[in-house]
Amino acid sequence: MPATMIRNLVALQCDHCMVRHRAICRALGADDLSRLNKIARHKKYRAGETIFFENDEINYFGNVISGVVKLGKLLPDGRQQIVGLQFASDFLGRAFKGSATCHAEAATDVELCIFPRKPFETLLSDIHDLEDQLFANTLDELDAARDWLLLLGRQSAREKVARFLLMIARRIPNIGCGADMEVDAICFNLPLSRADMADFLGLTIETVSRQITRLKTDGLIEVEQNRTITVPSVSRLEAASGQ
Amino acid sequence: MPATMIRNLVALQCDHCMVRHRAICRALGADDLSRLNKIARHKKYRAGETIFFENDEINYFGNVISGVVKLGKLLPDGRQQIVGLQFASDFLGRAFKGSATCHAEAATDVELCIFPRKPFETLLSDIHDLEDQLFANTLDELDAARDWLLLLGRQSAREKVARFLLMIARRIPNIGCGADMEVDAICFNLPLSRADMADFLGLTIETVSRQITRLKTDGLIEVEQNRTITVPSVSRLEAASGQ
DNA sequence: CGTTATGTTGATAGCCGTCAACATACGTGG
DNA sequence: CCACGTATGTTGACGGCTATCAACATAACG
Repeated sequence: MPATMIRNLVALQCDHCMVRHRAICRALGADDLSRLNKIARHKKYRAGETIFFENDEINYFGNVISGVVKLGKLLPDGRQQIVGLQFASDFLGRAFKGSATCHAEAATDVELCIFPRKPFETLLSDIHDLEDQLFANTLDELDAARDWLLLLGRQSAREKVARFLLMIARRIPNIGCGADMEVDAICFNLPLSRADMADFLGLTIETVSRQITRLKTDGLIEVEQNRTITVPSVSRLEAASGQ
Repeated sequence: MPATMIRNLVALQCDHCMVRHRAICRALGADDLSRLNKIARHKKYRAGETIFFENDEINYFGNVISGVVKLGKLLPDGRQQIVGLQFASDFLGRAFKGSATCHAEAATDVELCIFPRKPFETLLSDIHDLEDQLFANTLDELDAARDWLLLLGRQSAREKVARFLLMIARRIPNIGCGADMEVDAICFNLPLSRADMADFLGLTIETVSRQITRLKTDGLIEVEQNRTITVPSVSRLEAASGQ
């Protein structure tokens, strides 16, 4: 088979990828994409499965194809804080370091596109645009972490929950809610349990639950079956989020 | 003057720099260092001066030569959170983005070594090691931010203050405290006011003050003139810091 | 020496955590 | 299909930690 045919075939595989134009692969031309594709394979995790532990030696990088991954940290006495959420097209892994600085767990069923460390690092040093892309990604993650510092340090439980819902709404596929919705409305399925939300927001399960019912009684959200959230007016919820 | 003489002169200047072997410049050989030096100049700020505001267009990168810089974020109603502290040898600036994602203020008198954006970005794309260094730096900042998420979300006021003091002790030049000190002891000058500590720890001034007096009465620290801290036993303070 | 900034201490209140009971959803095996 | 046990979520009563408000002490500064 001639090289161009192989290349087309590979390109086709990645063309079908849901996150092709949002993940780091978007930095790559057809040839480089083919090189990346050769070392990639898919891996699935069920909701609740651990992907890696803190201080684990990590020999893989990966893109999230679907689902949500929780990144967390633990105190010696068991207190936990989720320090990052990775959605479809987000990158998983840490360059320049063989071990994980936090643990990762599948919040929902998750599909990853993973690359072994060594060959991926070769690609990184060969393809300057790829490293740029990853660097830019890391800066965005840093910005997001700092936004969350402001949230954890200075906002109330109600504001925390409101901002969390808005963040999820931006990152999760919107689902239809009937033709009578206002333009400012949005509807989605929560990918996290109340316990995960609590660990992300620095609150307890009970407080998260209470704030959700309060937002509900205030008419800022509607809730079906615990996990389906409708926000009739995004701007009103934003006003309640303190920023 | 022959080129080699100029190069030696420039190398000499950087050789005298206090942070030469810790800042990003450590990635550079003599020739590249000379290129960086040509675009560098020093700039001083007095304690309390603003270096830049959030959303400002930033046309400079820089290294901290001496002093401490606070990076902060504001809510519309004025609540503030410090999201990062930059010490000697730390890098200031954000690649791939012309505007600041937080504001910066001199916590103490500060001396910066600054580089105009355009020529620095040229160096970045020319010198691969320099970009690697900056990337590695950013990953470390992300790790630090995530550590702080755990602190803000899940630790008590006492633990927060203890961990803050330990972090400062690691990053600030240790000062002598007499020959009778235990090996586990350390002594330093606090670079931040109680108000800054509060904004960094997500607490109020009063709570910070109370926790300091509590650590003092518990014998975990000694305080002179508000800003000079002696930690007789680092390991005991670590035990109080919850990790 | 007065004025302002910085820090400490006390009294009180409120938000959120803790403990407990209950409700609902989910999954498995009879 | 139902019974049962487990996981998840809600609600209530109560307490503690930290914020708020206030007064005072000390340091910094012109």
